[in-house]
Amino acid sequence: MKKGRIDSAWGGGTQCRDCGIRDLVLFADLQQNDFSLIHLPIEEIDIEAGKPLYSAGNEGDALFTVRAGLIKLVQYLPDGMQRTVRLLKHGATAGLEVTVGQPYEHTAIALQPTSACRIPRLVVERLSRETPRLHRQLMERWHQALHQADDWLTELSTGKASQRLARLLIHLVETDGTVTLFSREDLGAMLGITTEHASRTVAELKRRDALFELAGNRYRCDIDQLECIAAADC
Amino acid sequence: MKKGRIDSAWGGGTQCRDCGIRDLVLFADLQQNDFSLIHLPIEEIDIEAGKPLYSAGNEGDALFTVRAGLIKLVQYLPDGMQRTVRLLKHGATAGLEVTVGQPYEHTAIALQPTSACRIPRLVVERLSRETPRLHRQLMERWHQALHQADDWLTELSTGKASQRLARLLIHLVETDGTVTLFSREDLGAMLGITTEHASRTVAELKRRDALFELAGNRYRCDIDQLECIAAADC
DNA sequence: CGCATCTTTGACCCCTGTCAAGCAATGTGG
DNA sequence: CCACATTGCTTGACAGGGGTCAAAGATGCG
Repeated sequence: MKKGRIDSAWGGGTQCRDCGIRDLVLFADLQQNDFSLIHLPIEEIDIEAGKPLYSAGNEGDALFTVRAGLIKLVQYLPDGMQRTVRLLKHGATAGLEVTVGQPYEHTAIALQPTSACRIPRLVVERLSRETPRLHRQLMERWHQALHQADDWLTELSTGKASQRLARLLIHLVETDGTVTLFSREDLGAMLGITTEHASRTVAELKRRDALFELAGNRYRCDIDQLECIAAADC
Repeated sequence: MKKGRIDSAWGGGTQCRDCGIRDLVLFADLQQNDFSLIHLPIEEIDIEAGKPLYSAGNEGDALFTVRAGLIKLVQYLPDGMQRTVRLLKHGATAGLEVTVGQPYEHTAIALQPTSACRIPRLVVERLSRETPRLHRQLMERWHQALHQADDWLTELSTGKASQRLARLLIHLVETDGTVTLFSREDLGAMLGITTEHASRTVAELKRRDALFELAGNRYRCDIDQLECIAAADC
């Protein structure tokens, strides 16, 4: 799991200071000497697609920054149903709840090969005590998560299936106009519909030429068309 | 709007220190001398049912603690549809987003006659700078809100209408086994269904004897029955 | 009392869930 | 290399939930 540069973590968070995406992450605002407060190793871990990063209910002794890839946060209902409540892209923070002493509230599973930094809870607690610069970022992260949760509800849980799918796709398109889709089961769990209906809805968008299949689960998409469908204007 | 004790706010947050529900609120952990850092008035305001506490998009220069009553947080969709994303009861905090410099992200509307404390953003910022005791509570509040948002999605946006309504009712029952319901339009916006269907679903629960009408919009409810419906076991 | 608003109800049809079967892709073992 | 099991995706048929539109009660307020 551990990458080659892992040992340098011991040297006062050196690898964090030189992080390639530092301006995106929790430690964005830390200054030179703040890093010396990091007294526990911050590991860089790789998760293969389908594997969990952590599981709901477990005692959390670390939070995570997603460096690359994609993580889904899944919540299980009493009746065994499951629902995906959020997706985390690079720069996002997973497991914030451990900073308030809670066990993990979701199961975090990689949808793509993903790399993340594992930040021990004690590191955040110490930084939080000693430097005010982390506070702002922590609040910022909570805010991000909450905002995303609210959006998820209004955009991906409201309207008919084709609208929801179109909105999800709009969130997922890369700059080159393509998307990598997930299994139909995952799509269903995100949009609050059945696997079968997810399949049908994807087929419908293909038929409407809003989606064009490139390879297995890679699609080129017509964003104007998608936006039109998302708004139910057509 | 202002209550009689409002003037005492100037005296270093006296009325906050003596707050009747202080153990529930944002300032729960503050100590004796922290209150002297409150240099701006914290007003106690009353909102009548149906009136807004604040509106989405507005520059936020204060956040709020709900003292009594009930607030809905509403989000508007591009197409004019609206969706209620959360309910705030006594002790809850509204408008946390202003602490990270954002405008209000929802429109907050009273569902019942509500009283709240208006806490200027600057007060929170100063306390946040000077005393660490507020941090924990702020994080706690973010966490509460996020947790509620996730639950809202899985419980009130998943399954059939009767299940969702049953789950909502379970959240709303008072200790005496009664509920005060909202307009059918509000119910619809919370459960993600139409006004008409909300009406039908309430009628269905009455027919099933899970709900018994006491007065206009007050009901006695059979919790066992509701839990059974929520789980779709019957 | 009369107008406005909210709730309820009915009729009708579309959307989505359900159950089942067919297909494709992949992998396993003989 | 091929039969065969496995897994995930797709399709069809059908039923039921929920949306839509319209009209008829309630309820409340001026």
